[in-house]
Amino acid sequence: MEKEQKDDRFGCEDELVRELLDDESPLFVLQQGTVQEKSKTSGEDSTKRLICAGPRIEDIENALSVKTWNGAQYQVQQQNRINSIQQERGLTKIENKYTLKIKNYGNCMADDGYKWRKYGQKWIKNTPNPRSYYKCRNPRCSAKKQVERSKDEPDTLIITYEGFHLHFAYPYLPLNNHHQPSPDDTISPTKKAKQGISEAESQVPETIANYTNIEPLPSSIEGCPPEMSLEAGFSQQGLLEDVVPWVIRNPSHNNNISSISSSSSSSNYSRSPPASPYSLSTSPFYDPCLDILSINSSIR
DNA sequence: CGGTTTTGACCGGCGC
DNA sequence: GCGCCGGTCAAAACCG
Repeated sequence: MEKEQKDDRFGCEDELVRELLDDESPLFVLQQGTVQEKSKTSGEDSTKRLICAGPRIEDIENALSVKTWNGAQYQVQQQNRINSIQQERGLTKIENKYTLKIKNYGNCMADDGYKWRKYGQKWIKNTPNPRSYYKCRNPRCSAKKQVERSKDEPDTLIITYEGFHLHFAYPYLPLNNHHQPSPDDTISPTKKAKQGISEAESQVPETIANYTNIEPLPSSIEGCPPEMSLEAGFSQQGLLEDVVPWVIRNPSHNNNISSISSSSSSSNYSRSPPASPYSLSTSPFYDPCLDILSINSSIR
């Protein structure tokens, strides 16, 4: 608890953060705890704080189930996208952790705009390579990942994801359950932001249906040969955005990621949903592959 | 100079 | 109870 208190990144005033801090958000569980906030306000709610519980994995999995919109309501079909991806991509789930094994095709990296902060690296016993630990920089996102090189196949990276990108999850959660899509709704500024998200959601069914046809977006992976980008794109960043078709996140092929990912703002994690997932190989950001590669090469 | 990474210390869980 | 091990912290180093 005290450690979290140090985490006063909540003070960020970024628009997204405000949204994320929206008490009305159905995506978060509000809890109260004791926090000796730097007593700005005399008493009052200064002892309250928000604790991000985030969406539950099952919620997201449900949300990721294939849905079709028949004009009146969503019909959830049996097929689960995660399951499919698991089969197709070797994604495995163990106790709420997803492990993805991916072939490393050189140094080509993709940065989907999600920002990871490396917070540790350990040499794991009996493994020749170190394991790197990353956290999502979104202050209310609990997503973490571990990246290490396979002991058996040096070509293969093993990425374990724990937790989800809540901001990514936005469009996939049933925000509209109590608010059927109706374009002419008048909404508050706060909700407006959410509507943008809802728009993304409205595209989910279609894109989900096409998920097997996922192809890398050439515009977003420049510098990477396509076959390479797919792998890299799939593997390097947060789980869900790996799992989900980029199209969802890039409905109008807007290429404004570079502005997002290269922004030097202190809160430049991606938006919800990310406008465009991959900002390319040249990204100066976290690159677990390179990370490990460089480590390896420097050591061996 | 601010933000990010590195890296050794620290801590808690677990098995012996 | 103790030691090992993996995960996290946090100060220092590094970098643009």
